[in-house]
Amino acid sequence: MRKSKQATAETRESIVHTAAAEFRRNGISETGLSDLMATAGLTHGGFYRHFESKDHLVAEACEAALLSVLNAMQDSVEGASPELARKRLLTRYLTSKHRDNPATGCPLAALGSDLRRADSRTREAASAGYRRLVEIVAAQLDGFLPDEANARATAIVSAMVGSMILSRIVTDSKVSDSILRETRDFLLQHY
Amino acid sequence: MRKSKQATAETRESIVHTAAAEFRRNGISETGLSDLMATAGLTHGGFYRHFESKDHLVAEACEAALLSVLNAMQDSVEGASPELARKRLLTRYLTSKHRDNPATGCPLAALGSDLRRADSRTREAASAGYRRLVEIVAAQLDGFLPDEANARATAIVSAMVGSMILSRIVTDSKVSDSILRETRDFLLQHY
DNA sequence: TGTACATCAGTGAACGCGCGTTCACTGATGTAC
DNA sequence: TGTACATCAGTGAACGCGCGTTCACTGATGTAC
Repeated sequence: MRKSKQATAETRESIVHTAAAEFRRNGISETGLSDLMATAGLTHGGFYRHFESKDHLVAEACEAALLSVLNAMQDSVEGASPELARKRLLTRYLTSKHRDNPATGCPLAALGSDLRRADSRTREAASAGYRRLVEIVAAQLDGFLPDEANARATAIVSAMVGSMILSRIVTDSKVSDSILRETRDFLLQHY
Repeated sequence: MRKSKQATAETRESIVHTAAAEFRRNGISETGLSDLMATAGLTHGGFYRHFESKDHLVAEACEAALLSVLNAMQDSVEGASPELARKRLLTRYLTSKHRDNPATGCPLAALGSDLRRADSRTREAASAGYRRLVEIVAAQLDGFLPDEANARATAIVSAMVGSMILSRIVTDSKVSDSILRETRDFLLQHY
């Protein structure tokens, strides 16, 4: 049942995208390769034709997830005034829609504490993604020296990621909503 | 080998405290009961004399971890002026010492994304701990209406927890240090 | 362009392993008289 | 207070299960002539 080169590449990509979603949805160690491959419409045995190990897939899936989320953020501010861009970044990130859909949202928030324990390639990918996120946020600041903008952006990103994680932990939906709302309002004032 | 009531209670407490540390250090699903019991100086078979299931221990361990960290925070601001109290909260939480010792640090930061997927009793414990953390932070704000103080505290806690999680993910120690520093400086200005 | 053979994507069974959990057993503690 | 018995904390072997990984096999694709 050999597949054409193109079909093979498509299969590989589909595994990476499925993993990017499932890892964010259920956590990395909570997602089994069998389930993952089934979700991608395959049987588990074929996994090792595409990846050396689960860890290799984890790294690629994180890279892919970060890339798609960061590209979408960058696109959303493209051509907007700094003020509008800041507003857009905050109001798109800090929403209940984002909170309720970790599978397609920010991997730093979805996998936060898992990433600390991930292997080095995954952590490198996460680190690079984090730095790019700070850059995107910093680029919308005007009237600051580069270092100042970077410092401010660092704190803003911390609050964005932190509030998303906390809003997902909390059991009371009103409290959860208020975490996003208050953090957004606070950052809108001080961004 | 029956133990006295007091010895039994001490064993139970030692399991909870060991779990509180190991879960924060390694993650919940990454910590096996066998290893855990061995760390507590016991064999795994005795576990079910003390707990109905791993999930029950998880909930108790989270409660214990939150209690000890929140009590320490409250103690640290006891009797201090609001300004000094704010400074103390931020400078104690946002340190490399805290970052490098997740086993004894804030469970919300250590277990962040794990908690979202934990069972309901654990999430309730985490939620209660979160609310208490916000209260502690809000209590140091003067010159604000209660709702305003709560809103501000919400955003500040998001930034505190978020920066701790991010500082632990990032591979470059300079970047990691700067996350804590910039967030602390930003919050010192706007707390 | 057509034929013969090598390659390899995907299947599904099987591997060893560690997990959470159960259990028969031991012997010190707690209890009833 | 002393004795006889029931309780139960802790041990260590065993349970079924799902994990990541391996492998023999199939048959369509790619390649060499």
